[in-house]
Amino acid sequence: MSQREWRPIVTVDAVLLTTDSETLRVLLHRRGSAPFEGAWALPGGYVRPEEDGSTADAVSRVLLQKAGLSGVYLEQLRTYSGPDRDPRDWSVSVSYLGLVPRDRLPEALEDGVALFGVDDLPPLPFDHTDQVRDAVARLRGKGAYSSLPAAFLGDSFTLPELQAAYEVSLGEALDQSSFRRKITALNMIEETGETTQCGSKRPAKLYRLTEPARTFNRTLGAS
Amino acid sequence: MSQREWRPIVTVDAVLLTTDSETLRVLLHRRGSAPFEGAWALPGGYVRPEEDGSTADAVSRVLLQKAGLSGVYLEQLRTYSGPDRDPRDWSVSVSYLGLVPRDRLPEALEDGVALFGVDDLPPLPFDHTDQVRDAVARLRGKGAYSSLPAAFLGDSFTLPELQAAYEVSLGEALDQSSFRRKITALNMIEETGETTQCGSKRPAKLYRLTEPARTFNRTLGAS
DNA sequence: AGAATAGTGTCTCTGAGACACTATGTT
DNA sequence: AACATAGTGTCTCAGAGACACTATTCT
Repeated sequence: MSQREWRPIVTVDAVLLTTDSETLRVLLHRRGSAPFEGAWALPGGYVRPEEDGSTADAVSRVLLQKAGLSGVYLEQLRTYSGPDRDPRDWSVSVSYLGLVPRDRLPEALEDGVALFGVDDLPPLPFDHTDQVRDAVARLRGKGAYSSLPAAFLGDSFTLPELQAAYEVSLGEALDQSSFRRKITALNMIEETGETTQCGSKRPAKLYRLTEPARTFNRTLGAS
Repeated sequence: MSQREWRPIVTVDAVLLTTDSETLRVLLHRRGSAPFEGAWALPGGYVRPEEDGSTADAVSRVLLQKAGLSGVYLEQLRTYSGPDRDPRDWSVSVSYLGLVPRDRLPEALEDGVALFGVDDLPPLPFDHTDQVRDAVARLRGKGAYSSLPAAFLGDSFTLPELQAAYEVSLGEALDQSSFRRKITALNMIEETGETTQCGSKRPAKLYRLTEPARTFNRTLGAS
């Protein structure tokens, strides 16, 4: 039971999701080095013990380096492992689910970075296709009983925007009246006092979350 | 972005829960080697790339070696990491939640292996106290909308037994009538055709799960 | 005025909790 | 017969879906 010489590779990957309020999209980048150089893949990289305080730190660092992002909502998804998932060696990859508002990403993404619809992915290396599938499943499942989908929005948002975020997350349309009843009953949001006064039509009240992220008991939508 | 020389330690840990139909109990063992030799801790150990096909394989191997168990229900909980959680080196530990019927464990546990109530733990090394807390939280949460608690029972069981498993898992009493309505409405179980004919009192029908493990939509209990 | 979007009122139905009741075995 | 455990019937109430309605801005 002594320490083994042969330690696995340890990496992190990020399934960073965003939405155009129609479809779920995932951020991919073109790999700049072997293995799979030039292929589209999830942003990821080695855990660096000398500079990372945790795998969460590692994934934040990777997102900053590869997509120029910081302050993104991140939660650990699960860990993938095995002798064959990475051609270099037996490896472990800790996967994170990230949610980010579309407008937090640059309008024109850098070269080698792009958004793909989660149902319209190119072939991905490693087990990245599984990771995207699992991330979407987590969002679909947890979205129904938490404020997770609000992470697709900025600090303040209208109720129609919040509903759209839930609809994309859950993959189904929600009734407007039921949605508002539910959200207000949960005390999940509070008015900022301001309203939209954008282009046209009736202005909407702006809200913010009362707590950064929450889980509740009863469901919201779900078949 | 080249491969680093310094790779973290990779281990697995198992939070193996069982129940005496009153309280949740977790299996601990006395560590036989450094660090923390002699302390009570979760069963765990190094991932061995030369023999394990995945971290799931590693945790199965560890449970077999340290507690003589096989065929246990296991699901990945989450991964813990950092420079300080293990005094030997920067480390990653993939934690698994296991559920096992009490009678699958030997009546008298081996020396150095014992069950502790999850609310009555000795001080544990590493982040094992966190792992137990997170495992119990997972069971409490997921128990309400899945057949997870049935993993505390054998292949066939009575409805009162199933209800007790749910009550221990959720940490609250459930109404008998509502419980049965719910379970039957979900088509989660089917009659085996047999009944208990044990010591005394009215015999109960025996059931088995229609599917090994399931998740459903509506809740069951939960405040 | 009409279009478009924001927001509300109300009916119905399902499902969960409470709890009293019946059923079937043992001693 | 008494008791203990297994299992059922029924009332009520809260919450979700459906959907028609009102409100406020713009052109």
